Order: sequence, then C-alpha cells, then structure tokens
Amino acid sequence: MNETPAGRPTLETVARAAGASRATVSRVVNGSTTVRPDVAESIRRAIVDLGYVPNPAARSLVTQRTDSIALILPESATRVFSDDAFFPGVIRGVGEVLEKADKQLVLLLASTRSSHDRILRYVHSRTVDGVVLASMHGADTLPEELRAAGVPVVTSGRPLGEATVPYIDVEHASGVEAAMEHLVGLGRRRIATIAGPRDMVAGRERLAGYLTGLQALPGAVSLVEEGDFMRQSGIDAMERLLERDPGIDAVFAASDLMADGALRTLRRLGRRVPDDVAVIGFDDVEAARFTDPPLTTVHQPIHEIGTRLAEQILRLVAGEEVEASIVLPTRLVIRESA
Amino acid sequence: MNETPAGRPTLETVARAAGASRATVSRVVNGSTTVRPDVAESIRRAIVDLGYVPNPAARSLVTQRTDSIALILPESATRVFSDDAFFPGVIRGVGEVLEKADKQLVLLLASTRSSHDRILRYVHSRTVDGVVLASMHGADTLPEELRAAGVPVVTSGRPLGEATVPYIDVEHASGVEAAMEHLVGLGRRRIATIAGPRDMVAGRERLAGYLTGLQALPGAVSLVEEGDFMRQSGIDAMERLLERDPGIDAVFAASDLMADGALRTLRRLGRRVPDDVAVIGFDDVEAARFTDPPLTTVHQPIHEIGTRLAEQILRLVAGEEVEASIVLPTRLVIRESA
DNA sequence: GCGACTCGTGAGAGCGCTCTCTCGAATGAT
DNA sequence: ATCATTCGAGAGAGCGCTCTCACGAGTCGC
Repeated sequence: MNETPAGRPTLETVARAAGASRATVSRVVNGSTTVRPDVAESIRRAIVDLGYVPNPAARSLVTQRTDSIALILPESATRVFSDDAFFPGVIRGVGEVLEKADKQLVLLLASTRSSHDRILRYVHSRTVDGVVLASMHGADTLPEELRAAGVPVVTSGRPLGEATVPYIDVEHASGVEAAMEHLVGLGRRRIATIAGPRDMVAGRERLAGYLTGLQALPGAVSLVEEGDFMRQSGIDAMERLLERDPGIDAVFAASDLMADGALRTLRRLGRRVPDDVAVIGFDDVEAARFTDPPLTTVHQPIHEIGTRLAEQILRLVAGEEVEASIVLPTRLVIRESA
Repeated sequence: MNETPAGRPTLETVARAAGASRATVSRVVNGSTTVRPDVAESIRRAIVDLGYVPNPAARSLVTQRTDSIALILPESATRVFSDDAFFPGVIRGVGEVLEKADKQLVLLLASTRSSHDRILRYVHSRTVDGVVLASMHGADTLPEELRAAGVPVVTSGRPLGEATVPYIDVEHASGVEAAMEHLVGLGRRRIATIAGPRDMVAGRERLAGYLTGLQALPGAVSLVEEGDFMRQSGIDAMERLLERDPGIDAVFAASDLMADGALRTLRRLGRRVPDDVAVIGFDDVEAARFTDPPLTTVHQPIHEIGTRLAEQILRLVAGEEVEASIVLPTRLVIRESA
C-alpha cells in the first residue's frame, strides 16, 4: 500500500507511513508517554516528512474544545477605538498570553445592535471555549447573557450593577484621590473635573475619586463637566468649566485624551499650564508624554489588564476557580502639567 | 449554577422534534428551497424551540470551510500598535465587512520570531479560509510562504520586492507630491523631510514623493533624516534637521506622529509654525486635528484599506479572481501647520 | 392507462479525530 | 513452571454535520 496521499495528510496517512495505528499516532501527537520511544520517534519523523498538521475541526468535534477565545469589544469600545491606546493595549496583552497558551484569539467587534444576537449565536455554537468581554457600558446585558449560556466569561471593568462574572479592573478612585492630593499639595484650591460618561463605571468611579479628594479642601465646591473620554469633549468641557468659574486653578480630566483637549482650550484662552491651571489626566497613554506640557496623569496598567484577562479566562476554561475580581493598582505619574 | 443540559440539541434532536429527517433539517438550516413550506416551517419552529445552533466544527469537517479569516499583524505592526490609529482603523474596517459576510475574524499577533512558525502551522491546519496580512516590512517572507501553502492571501501595503499576492495600498508618492507642491506654492524653499524606515514600502515611497516634489525647486538640496514613524523619532529627527540646517522653512514628515514630534521640537526651539517652519504630516489620524497648530497632512483612507482588504479576501475565498492590486487615493488636508 | 419525469424526502456514508476497550506480550510473584 | 499484573498498541465506535443517491408519490404526455 504505497499510495501517495492525495490531499492533506491525515492521521491515517501518518499511521500507514510509520507502520503504526491511528490511535498511536494520535497518542504521539497529543504527547502521551505510553508510546515506546522508537515507535514515537518514527511517527514523529513521518509527521515531519508528510507535513502533517492536525485538523482542528475534527479534533474539536470530539473533544468539545476549540482552543480559541473570543475577545468582544462592544459598541462603546470601538467608538473610542480609533484614537485611544486602551483597546489596542488590551488586545496586545490578551494576544500575548493566549499565544503562549497556544489558543486562538477571535475578535468580535460589536459595533451595532444587531451584533448582539450574532455574538450570542456565535457563543452558543461553542466555537470558542471562553469569552473576554471588554465591556464599558455598565448597563450591558451581554455578560449576564453569556454567563447564562454557560460559557466562561471574564470582563474588563466592573459592571455597573452587581457583578455576575469575574472581572479585572483598576483602582480608579484611589488613583484619582492621589491626583487630588497632589493638586491640593500644590496649593490648588479651585479644582474642577472633566468627568467621563456616567453610564460607565470608569466614569463614575473617577468622579467619585474627585469628590472624595475634594473633601480635603474644606468648603470647596465641586465643579463638574461631563465628557465622553474623547479629545473634543475635553476641549468643550474645559470651555464650559472656565465659563462657569474663570478662577479655576486645577482640573482633573478622567482621560488623557480629554486632558489633552483641556490643555488645548487652556492654551487658546491664554492660561499657562501649570502656572495658572494645573492639569492631570487619567490613563497614561503614550501620547501623554508628548502633550505640551507633558501630562501628569494617573497611570493604569493597560497591558496588564489584557494579560490578566487572558490568564483568568484560561483558568476558567481549564475548569479552575478564579477570584471574583482583580483590581490592579494605579499610580500618579508626575510630569509637567501639574 | 451552570447545569449542562442533557446536551446541546443536534440536527438529530431537531429532526425528531419536527418529525423529519436529519437531511431535511439540514436543508432548512442551509436555506435549500426544495423543502415543502409547511415542513420547513415546523422545522424552523423546532429549531427556535430547542435553541438549536449548528456545530461549526462538525460542519467544517465535512465542508472543508471554516468561515473565518485570519488577520495577521506582524512584528513591526504591533510595535506601532500602541499609539497609532492605523491598525485599529484597519481592524475595524476588516471586522465590519467580515461581520456582514458572517465570517469570523481571527487575530494573529506576530510579535516574536517564533510566531512565524506558529502562524504557518495554523494556516496549514486550515482553521481559516483566508489570510489578511497587514504587512509592513517589505522583506517579510510570510506572504509568499502563505501563498505557497495554498491559502488565499491579501496584504496591506505593496511588498518591497515583487508582489506575489494581491495587495491594497495607497498612493503614497502622489500624496506627498501634492504636499510638496503646496509647500512650494507657499514660497518655501528649504524643505526637509523626516522619512520612515527604508525597509518599509511606505517609508520608501513617501521619501520618493519628497524627492520628486523637490525637483520643482531648481537647485534645492534634499534634507533627509530617518525616523520609525513614532513620535519620539520625529522629535529627534527634527533636532538633527535643524542642526544640519537652521534655515529650514518647511518639513514633510512621513507620519502624523513624527510630524507631531517635529512640532514639539520646533516649539521648544522657538520656531513658529507655520510662520517660520511649515509642517506637513502623513496619515491624517484623529490626533492630527488636535496638534498645535492643527496639522496639515496627507489623508489616507485607513478604514477603507480595511474594508477593501476584507472584500478582496472574501472574493478570493469564494474562488473569484481579484485585481493584483488596488491603490487607493490620498489627498492633502490643509489645516494650519502649512 | 403506462412509462417517463419531476420533486420532496430519507438512508447512509463518510469528514478526521479522540478515547474506551480489548488484547497480546512482557514482567513479576509464587 | 503457572498465574497475576503491567504496559504498549490496535480496533472500533462515535462526535455532528453535509451530500450523494435512491426511492416513493405525484404529474404529465400520448
């Protein structure tokens, strides 16, 4: 039976070439130790010679595993996507860990409402072993629906309501509080904030940190304008802030992009930073080092969020228990804007 | 508590529930018209009732299709990833089209050398029907290897050598030439450039455009410093440029990020933009609208690059012919820096 | 009214793999 | 020497799906 194989080699092909059975070849491929060394060796040689690569579809049909993980970036995420280092950073982190674990990364961009059902169907079809959800909108029902579907899920960012699935988040509030302390220590007394959207936990908690930090200033009133984390909204919010109180001597922006926008408005209106107005951002994206002046900001470990997300989903998929939440530290990075 | 129901419904389950055969249910699922309407209807109801979703592994085992496309972002790409809008933009474009076609997007981040083999193995296993390669390094052998493996491939950016696979690119040179014309029209005579890496086509062609554009200035000498497309390299290159010739009155940077860096150096050194030195970038990323002053730049249709890549790979996968290359237009966007 | 066609449907053969079960041979205990 | 035990390896049964083929029942022509 010396037939030249027509299509791609299968287990059968390899087995014949090595003079073994399909089962034994399978053992070698999957690293079983119960194969006699010389037999294993000749099988391995046949595998290389024939360029055999296992068919994942066939394998997952029987194992019920797919060795791939979905990363879902919902609506709000992709909106920010185009100009923020956050999601690319998370993707890299996730990808890095998944690559090491030899898992595939399936990217689902949930840009429209219709994506919702599509994602649910997809997950139901069990094409992925687990799901990493870069959720932002607290009201999102997807985490819960996925959990209900019986699929391991980890989300980035604590959900707004009760957390029904494990999540990775950062210490928003305490980071902002450190920023506020710094501002107060600098002698600033009229500190405003450009907050993020209220329907995102990141927006809420950073605002909470601002309010807490303000308590160190007896009698100080809060001055809040809301943005959407993007640059333009920072520009606009800063204008409104200055209109409401021209005497502002510091501002905390809930994102670096908004802080950069604020910087721009301040410059246009002739305010010097940090002399007249000190500015602190949040995120510590790459661009924060290149604003004018370089931005003092609350650093969050974007890449680590990604790696942790991946690590947790891998553990869940492996059937291990994971902590209900991991909250990563943030820290104030002092540059020149405050 | 996640109870695994007595097993997910299969075609068999649905068939029994609807009193039909597996084959007929399959016909309905796959939209065959040769099923009697009332039978089809009752099958459809059973599908909904049972929450049946086809098992993709089983399906692709027999069809030899997987309905998923890999997007490979190699080494150099992921390096730029963290702070550039290019790859996120491309990903979105690709994702958008793929979603409409009901294909999955598998993201392969080729960050290390070892990824190379991993990708090849992956593609060989036919877990994807086609590959979109966001290649940047011209010397990359991956496109050719993938083609040799018999998998449909489309790349972003013309390869450095001969193109062996279809690609999508933009009109680098002519876009830069338009920028140079604009500069010359503004009366600038000592025009320098911050070029991109020479091992990337984008770097080369933009430099070529600069050199061509310079010919409109009789006797003008070229003034070139090389960067890596990132902001810091723009900062540094601008310094070197000014050292070499303090009388520079314009500079074309091969990326917006480098242009932004140049802006920063110029400002630090007391040069007014555009009064003393006019600056033009390339890319038209979101941030270009927010530099100080807003950046005049060569716009490239990032999102469309993504959608076109996806469209082409879908056609290839479907067995259709595609043009060997599609070169998308660029255009000069005039803001305030030049 | 009978062969010749449609046309809708079911039976059944795999796709390539894993995994349990079984079996033969080699080893150890008595 | 005999019987129990261990261990490596093969046979074979599916995993859930698609698709070819065959078949029974209507439909039409003459």
